[in-house]
Amino acid sequence: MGLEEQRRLLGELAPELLEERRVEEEKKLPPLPGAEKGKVVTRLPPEPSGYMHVGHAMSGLLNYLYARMYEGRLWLRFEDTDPRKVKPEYYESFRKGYRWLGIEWDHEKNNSDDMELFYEYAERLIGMGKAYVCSCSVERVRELRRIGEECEHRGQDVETNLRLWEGMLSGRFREGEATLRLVGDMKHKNTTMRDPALFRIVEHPHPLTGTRYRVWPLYDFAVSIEDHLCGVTHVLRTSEFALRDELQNYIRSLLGMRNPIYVEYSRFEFRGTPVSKRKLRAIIESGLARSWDDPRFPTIEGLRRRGILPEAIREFTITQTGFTYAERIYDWSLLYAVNRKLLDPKARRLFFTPEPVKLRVRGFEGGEVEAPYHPENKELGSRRIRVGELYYVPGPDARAMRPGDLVRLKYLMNVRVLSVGEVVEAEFQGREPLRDVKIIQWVPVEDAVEVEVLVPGPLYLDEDEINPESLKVVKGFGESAVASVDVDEIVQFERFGFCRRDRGDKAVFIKAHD
RNA sequence: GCCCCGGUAGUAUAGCCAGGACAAGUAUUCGGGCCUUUCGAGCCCGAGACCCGGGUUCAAAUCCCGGCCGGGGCACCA
Repeated sequence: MGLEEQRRLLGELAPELLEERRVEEEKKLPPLPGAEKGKVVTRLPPEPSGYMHVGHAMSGLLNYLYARMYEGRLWLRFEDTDPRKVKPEYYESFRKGYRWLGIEWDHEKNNSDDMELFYEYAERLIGMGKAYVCSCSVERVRELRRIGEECEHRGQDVETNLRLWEGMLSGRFREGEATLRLVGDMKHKNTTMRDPALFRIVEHPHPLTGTRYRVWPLYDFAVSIEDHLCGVTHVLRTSEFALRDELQNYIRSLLGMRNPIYVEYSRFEFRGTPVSKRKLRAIIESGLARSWDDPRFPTIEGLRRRGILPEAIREFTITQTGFTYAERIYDWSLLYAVNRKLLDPKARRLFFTPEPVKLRVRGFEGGEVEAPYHPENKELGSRRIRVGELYYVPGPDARAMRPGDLVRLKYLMNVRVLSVGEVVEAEFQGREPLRDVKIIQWVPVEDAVEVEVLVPGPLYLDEDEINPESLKVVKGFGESAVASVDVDEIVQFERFGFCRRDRGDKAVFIKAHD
């Protein structure tokens, strides 16, 4: 009985078993607290002020996977309320990154779309006596917050606050001269509750709204309102926001809005590869890297160039991640293992000889040999290689050779080493595979293609110690079929590792891992 | 300084809330073997952990207290 036949029969006898398989995949994520099928709404809240990195990816994946798991909906909402930080190119870069990961969202908006609405809610709070215009200096606000004392502006009546707020909007105050603050509790143990600023003046054009608005909401206010407007039921985010749950819930409670359920987890990074913009910029400024899509970087583009598959990031997120509050530093091998598992069955095998050394074979008539592109996956086909007397073999292998050694050139022949030197001289010993003989890859000298492989390593050796050798360049020759590798295709150079072709004009590859 | 939150093998996690079958599961890593025309994959075997000290209990990874270590917050950033 064929597979299709079996499946059809099973569908008739026990359709639930077929269903099971699909659910299984998602099942590995723990259940979401308080989640009901069809009613879950989550969101991707990127700030378009920098490059998307693994952190955004995993957070985004979690929000997406849960929305799907409960047949709910997902928002993509740009948190773009700091005109000075937001840059137009980043909006699209996030969309692109999420798409690459296979994340599909149902709705999209920008916080900056809702400025008028934010103002309305602000006025309601002022009217309720729950917000006031404060013209203290930043330093004074900070100091009073630290010692838990109120400033004189807090006692202003609604009338005054409304007038001053109007003044903020109309430009009577300059940047830094006034903020709208929440009436919180200046003695609250949670310092975010000590009369946080809700709005401030920014005299800087916004990429989307230009100079139309000068009073911008701060994070907590914008998020509180937007999560309500989007009907968000579950907020999955990193733990540095944990202290703000209380504040955001309080703001919403004043406005009669429902609160979401929070699921928070710690931030993470991969060993030696900080996500911190500051540290990454230091690398660029030091000249070690040129751009943010450098394969050593944890940016999405960097990961992609490095040959990490989006499915691998997804699998990794589901299986290796938990909602732990403990700090974590992932070992790259954890991701590599997942990536390798996905790549292994479909990556073509090719010959590449790093640090090549010439090998001359005497007594071999030459001709052509056919070699499969994959040991098991026959669908990948094979290539024919013209062979003669001269070959390149990997430098490390050549250096280990001693006269008398028997070596097999994979798929081709066995040779006995006669002498070693600048050129290794060897003698043909038959074509049939032998047991217990070292098998190496090789490239015929006449058809060799120059290949360069970039090997990314950790950017930092320690907290602040930059690794001066984070990128190694391995040069060598590849067999002629290397020319047929498409840009972005990931192949396995036998006994070397999985590599993605990075450039079309030259055979430049980036090594993903062994 | 004040306030939160964490600490399970090298790494990442399960278990903790509802104490007992946990002499702690899984993945990765490392070591060994099998298989293989790759040092890849696959299969098998093995190594390796409950931060420390008290307490509660018949019984503690799990509950309580203290200590140590780590992270985060105390922005007119998000």
